[in-house]
Amino acid sequence: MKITLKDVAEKLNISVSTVSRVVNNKSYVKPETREKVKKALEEMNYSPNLVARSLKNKSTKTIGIIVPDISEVFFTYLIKGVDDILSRNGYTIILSDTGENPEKEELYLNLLLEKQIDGVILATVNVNKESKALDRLFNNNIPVIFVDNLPNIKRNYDSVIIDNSKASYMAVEHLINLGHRRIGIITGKLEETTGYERLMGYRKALMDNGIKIDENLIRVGDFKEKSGYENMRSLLEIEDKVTAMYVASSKMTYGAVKAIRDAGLRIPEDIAVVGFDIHDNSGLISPAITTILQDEESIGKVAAELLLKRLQDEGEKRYQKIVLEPCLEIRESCGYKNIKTKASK
Amino acid sequence: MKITLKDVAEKLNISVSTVSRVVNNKSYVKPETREKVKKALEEMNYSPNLVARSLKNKSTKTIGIIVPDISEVFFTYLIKGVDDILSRNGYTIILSDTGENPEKEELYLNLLLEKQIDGVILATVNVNKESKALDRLFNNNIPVIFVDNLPNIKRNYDSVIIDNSKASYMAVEHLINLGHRRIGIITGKLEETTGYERLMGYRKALMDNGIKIDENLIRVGDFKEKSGYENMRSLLEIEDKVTAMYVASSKMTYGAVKAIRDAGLRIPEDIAVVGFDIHDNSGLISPAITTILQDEESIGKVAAELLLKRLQDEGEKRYQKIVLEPCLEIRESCGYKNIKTKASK
DNA sequence: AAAAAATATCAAAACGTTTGCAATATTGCT
DNA sequence: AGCAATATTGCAAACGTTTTGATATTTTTT
Repeated sequence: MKITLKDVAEKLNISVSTVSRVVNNKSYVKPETREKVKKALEEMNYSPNLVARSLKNKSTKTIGIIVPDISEVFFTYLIKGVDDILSRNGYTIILSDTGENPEKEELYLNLLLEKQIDGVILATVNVNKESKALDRLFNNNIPVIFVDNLPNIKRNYDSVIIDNSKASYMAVEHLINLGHRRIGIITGKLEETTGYERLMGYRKALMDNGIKIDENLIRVGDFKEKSGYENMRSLLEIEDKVTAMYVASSKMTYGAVKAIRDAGLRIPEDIAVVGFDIHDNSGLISPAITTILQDEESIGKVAAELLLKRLQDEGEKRYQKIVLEPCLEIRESCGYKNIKTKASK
Repeated sequence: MKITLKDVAEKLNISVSTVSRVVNNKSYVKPETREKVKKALEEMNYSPNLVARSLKNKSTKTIGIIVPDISEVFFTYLIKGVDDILSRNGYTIILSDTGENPEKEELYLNLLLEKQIDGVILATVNVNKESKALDRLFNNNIPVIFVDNLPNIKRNYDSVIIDNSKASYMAVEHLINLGHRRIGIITGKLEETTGYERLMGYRKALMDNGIKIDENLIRVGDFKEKSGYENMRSLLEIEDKVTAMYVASSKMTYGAVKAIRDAGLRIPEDIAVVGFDIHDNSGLISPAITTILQDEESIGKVAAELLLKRLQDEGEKRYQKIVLEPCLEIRESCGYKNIKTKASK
């Protein structure tokens, strides 16, 4: 059976509070009793009941992390970063996978609240709808850190993202520098900040370089591979063909590359490609795809650190939006090789 | 502030227990009071404190899952499967990443115990050392389900794995059927069942087919890419070279493929390759690597279901070892194309 | 109309901690 | 020795639930 403070207290014929105090290294307790108790604790194999402690302390030392799909590399690295920081600070993480379902997200937020988590890191899929669950969290003063995607809500909030506009800017500028003028883009849903901002960066890069924007070269996908394939295929039907593509998500990039190949065109000779979030852990994709990278693990770490800060000084009410730098990793799909540039601050 | 049962009880001038009963739909309560209470609950925005409930009920409806590295595809899919089953059964999962560190694993097991989790799904890295933490879990009757890797301990336990020996057998037999006789293997650490069993299957396949085993063609790596590369390179130095390779982990496969390419050899023309766990979500690796696949998500689901079963009838003391079938997916790296076979029961 | 049975409610204990306050023990000082 | 200061311990309340046993109310049966 499970040993409790009471058990060891009785065994030693002392009070529970004293035992508790040695467990927590708190307050005064005579050195010899402390030793005696420690020994008994050890012998009886005492292990504290953290749920009881949580009830008393009103802190579970647990945070919730909600992601749309844990099997996406982006989120696994993100979680890795979060876990790294939080676990070393004595926190435990509860993981929830919403399967990109806003109702599930709502459900889990409520569940986490009921579980009395101390905070939440949230990669939301619920960008527009106002969320009752979210309101509840805010009302209960549970810090929430948004990552990846920003919701469209009235109140202020903390968030950690990358500069999506700049990411696109870097990608497109790279293509321009290589001499391309007809550059197409496949971005993601415009309701999501990621999709929208990435398109904005594309526009800006072209404008800044005096290239007229051809709306016909702009396609909006849904981040999935299929939409990458199909949008690319339709782009290839334009007579005045693109010479370069910027595709704003990994899966869409895979789709686009396949469409290009299926059309019998070569990369980079016929069309140069810059992708997004292409982590090729096999290192076997050829040509290696030049890509915008975000340091997902850092995003996770920074989010975790921000959360920790919020947990420390509850008073702080100024919300932060932390924007990390993306990075353009030049690989082979634009005709260059082995040059790696990184955005500077 | 947080609303408690007491708050709504006082508001309605009734007892806490009645309110509790309507919250839990338990026992008798007069229809009209029930309605009255429900309304108040709703209005006051009551949300139960699950930690208090857990303390009373001695069940947290939470399970822990411990993996060596959450950023490995294998584990992300595994977790996905576990999460799917458990979340739909009202359980919440606490995720811990040990970073392949046995001490951390020990630490987390203890932490989970203290957090009063109801059960654990464990992909251990601690195959040999006897674990005090593990003993504690067993002593406290917390069900533990092992996945992927089996520990070398005295007591019986539940586990869900694939038939690693059969996996190798299928891989090697495939190569033999294609006419290969000099087939090399790079397996993983032999202390781990995965490494050991996979080697055994290789041996058996050769023996069953009357091919003499050349110990010189057997290499033992550590599952990492580098060991794949180096072992492959050393294999290529043998004068009577292999015509086919079987590499028993994804990363080692990537390494081996690179070594083969770096040596100026072609796949599959010069050397055929069967890999392991090669999930190419880009679909862009060429030639696509023929591979043994395990259905990680199913492993997760089956493990979760087994755990649920254990949680239901605590009495059950017969431990189970559930062995799932691997599958050989024939892609391009052995010279065949688009033929897919699946192991039958 | 009284007794028995069923229904509805409540008070209090319990889950395993932590902690403020009070009580007691020890020490140092004069 | 006497007192104040300090160190050590214990008691009891609290955290928010669930649940048992008791009591109160209503309904049914005779």
